[in-house]
Amino acid sequence: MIRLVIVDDHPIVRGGLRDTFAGSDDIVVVGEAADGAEGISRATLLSADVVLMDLRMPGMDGVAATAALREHSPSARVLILTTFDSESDVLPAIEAGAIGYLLKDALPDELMRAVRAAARGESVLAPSVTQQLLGQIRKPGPGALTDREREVLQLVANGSSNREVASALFIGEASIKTHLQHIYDKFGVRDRASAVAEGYRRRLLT
Amino acid sequence: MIRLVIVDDHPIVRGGLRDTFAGSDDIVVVGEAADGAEGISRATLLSADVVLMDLRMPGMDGVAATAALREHSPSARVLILTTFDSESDVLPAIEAGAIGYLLKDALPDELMRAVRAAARGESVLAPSVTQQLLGQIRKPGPGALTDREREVLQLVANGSSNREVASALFIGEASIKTHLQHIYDKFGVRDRASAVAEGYRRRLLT
DNA sequence: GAATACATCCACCGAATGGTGGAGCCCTGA
DNA sequence: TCAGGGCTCCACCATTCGGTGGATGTATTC
Repeated sequence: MIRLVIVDDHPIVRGGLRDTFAGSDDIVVVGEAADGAEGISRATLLSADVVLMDLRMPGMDGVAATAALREHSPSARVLILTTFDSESDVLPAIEAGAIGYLLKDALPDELMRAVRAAARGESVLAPSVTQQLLGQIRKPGPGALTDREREVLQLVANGSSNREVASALFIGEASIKTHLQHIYDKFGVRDRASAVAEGYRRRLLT
Repeated sequence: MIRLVIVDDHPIVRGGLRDTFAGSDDIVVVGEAADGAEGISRATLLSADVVLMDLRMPGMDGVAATAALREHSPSARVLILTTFDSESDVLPAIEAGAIGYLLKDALPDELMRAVRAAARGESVLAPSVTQQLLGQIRKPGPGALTDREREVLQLVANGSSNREVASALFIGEASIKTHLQHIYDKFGVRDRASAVAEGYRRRLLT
């Protein structure tokens, strides 16, 4: 019997998941939680085999909760279940120790198969997520910003001029211009405004 | 008996909702749909009293579907149920003819009360949504962009220079500069890049 | 050890942008 | 009818930005 804990802040989603697994004879929902911190304690106390974790939650989010859970209960497999499939969400989740990544438009059937696979220690990724990962690994160059570039872009989005970004990062203004040029090249844009826009579209900025 | 149709692209959410109303003796879920267009036909065919509508869906989105449904089946009350409570979502939905606006973190109990209220023709808004609406009505000035300004900002976010925005809108470059100045004033920023950023943060841009 | 990616820096130039202080027209609501 | 808001336009000027084509040092990888 696979012991499953559901962590999601929406009661309706929790209800739908509970319902989905109610018809299964090898999976039992032993607990639910509405945020990351609660999810960790539930999963630990109830010795969950698999944790279905939402990414966007108030308080501790899914990535942080996944990382913490990997420490507390290494035996619990974390399966991310989220609405968002954008590139910036997937990698941090996987890095934090999630074994799978599903989207909320998954059918109940897929969901059950994924939970069983996760319980066996196998990795399950939603097709669109897999594509993204492959795309990122195959060519880590085009499109992906370096940490420094992201940092610069975030400051630009916050209204800093090149000079202000430079002094904020303790480097020269010329370097900022270079970083921005690289960002423009990667994004295929020609100015900072659309670079910021692209940054938001790719969920790199907050 | 209140005839309810659920329109949401996530099977899990639909399941949760179905489950929620299964325990009710005065509400019956007569149909489900995964996108706006399907939702309209289902609601019309099944003569729904209330339609629970998600906003973000592939294909026809919730706002468009609500507007269309108000024409096809004026007797059906549309209740918006969404994850997002940001300012730009609420008003268009209400303007399109929705009678209520709930968030997905609503408890099953609130949900049922809301559906009953909607069936009676009463308006139900989630508390945080109400606050926003009041805030918007009380001072429509500070912070809210005019249609033209939004249009300009979107083009800027897409990489257009002032001149390009001007020719795209068939007006002079000077007007674009004026619009941008107004946007900067409203947003409290000093350049187009952070104006775009703020536009994304306020969910005014796509 | 060589190649690569990354971060840092330089100079020069034209073009775009932002700041300021106007102005007129149209529509809506008081 | 008048006030206010929204949209359009103008001129001038300093600043900033983007484009180009480099350069160096370091860490990592092959």
